[in-house]
Amino acid sequence: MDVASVEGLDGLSIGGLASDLGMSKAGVAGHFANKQQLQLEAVDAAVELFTAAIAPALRERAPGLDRLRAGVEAWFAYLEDTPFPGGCLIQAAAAEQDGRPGPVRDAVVAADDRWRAFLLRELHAAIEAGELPADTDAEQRCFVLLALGAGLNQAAQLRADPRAGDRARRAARPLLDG
Amino acid sequence: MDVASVEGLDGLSIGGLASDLGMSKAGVAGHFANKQQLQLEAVDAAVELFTAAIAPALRERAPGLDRLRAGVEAWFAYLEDTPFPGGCLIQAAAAEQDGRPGPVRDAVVAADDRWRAFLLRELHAAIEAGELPADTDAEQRCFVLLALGAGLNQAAQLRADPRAGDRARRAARPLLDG
DNA sequence: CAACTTAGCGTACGATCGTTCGTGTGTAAA
DNA sequence: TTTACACACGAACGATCGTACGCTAAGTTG
Repeated sequence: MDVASVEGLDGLSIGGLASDLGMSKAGVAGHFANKQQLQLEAVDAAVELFTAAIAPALRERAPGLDRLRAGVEAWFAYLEDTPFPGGCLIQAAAAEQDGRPGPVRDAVVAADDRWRAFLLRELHAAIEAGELPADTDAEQRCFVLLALGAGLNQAAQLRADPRAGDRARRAARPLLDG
Repeated sequence: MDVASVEGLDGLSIGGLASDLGMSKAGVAGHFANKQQLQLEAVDAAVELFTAAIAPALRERAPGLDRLRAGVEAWFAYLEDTPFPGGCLIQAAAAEQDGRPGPVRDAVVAADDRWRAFLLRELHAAIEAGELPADTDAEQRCFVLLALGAGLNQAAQLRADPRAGDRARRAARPLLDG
């Protein structure tokens, strides 16, 4: 995951991993059916790590705005300070794999969809609970939240902007209120 | 640029280009000092093409909100319907090259900075002209506009969402008014 | 006409790529 | 004690990578 976050899923190479790990090329390759499987497992592992980073913040939060706020805050904090040297692997893989068909792209899209579905679900729950006006455009709010995440990731990775997290939070605040 | 927009700047290969063009590998390689120069020229060409796509919309627009609105609209239209099969090359290269040092990354960052500088300049001009309140946080508005661009690009490329352009425009509207 | 530049070609090099064998070496189950 | 299995190894394969060299044909400039 560390390598893939910097070099991309295509930049992953069996030989490179082997020398990083002090192993032989065959020793590394034996753990995966083929390179594509390695890429898929890297995506899966990154999704699992992201989920584990977010889940605690959601625990015991009621569906709706409260849960949404907690999720977005944990998400932004994750993007601001990722566990990988090259930033959020899902974001990087999404930008890399868009445009190319195949199972790897599908896995990345599925991962992205899961998070999008969470945002939408909580927005609708907030509407249903009366926390947001009944005519709120949930998809519009979801789009902007996803955009703020992408923008935060770009500002943090490309520009190393330390204020990016707060800017994203400030912009998101009116979207998380009634 | 077509290849790089899909495969990334690292996915560019002399041999691949050669067979695409029906030329020999040496015939293609002779036009560039080395591969890095090829990558840099691809970035330069993409910047030039983007500039050419935006410039007409800015012509004869007064600095300030009017010029800013025209620039953002042209920008979103460009992201919505890019001249490359893999989406905006600068956006793709930015996501690919963040995290890796070197001249290619520097060129991508410089290209991104140029656009960011345009947005900031027009925002400040709008403040100076009294079109925006004097206490407007130009950098905050700039951050959100850049985020909407990134989000639009992601939605268009990864999700092929036909409504992404309108969603970005709708979200940007309050940022382009007084 | 002669000198020079340009563009493209074929060929070759060392390196790295993903993948596939056969082999040895442990550890765990029968 | 024997069998089975997981793990890592070295070696080799065909392919592709970037780069370099020498050559030819066409065009430009003096």
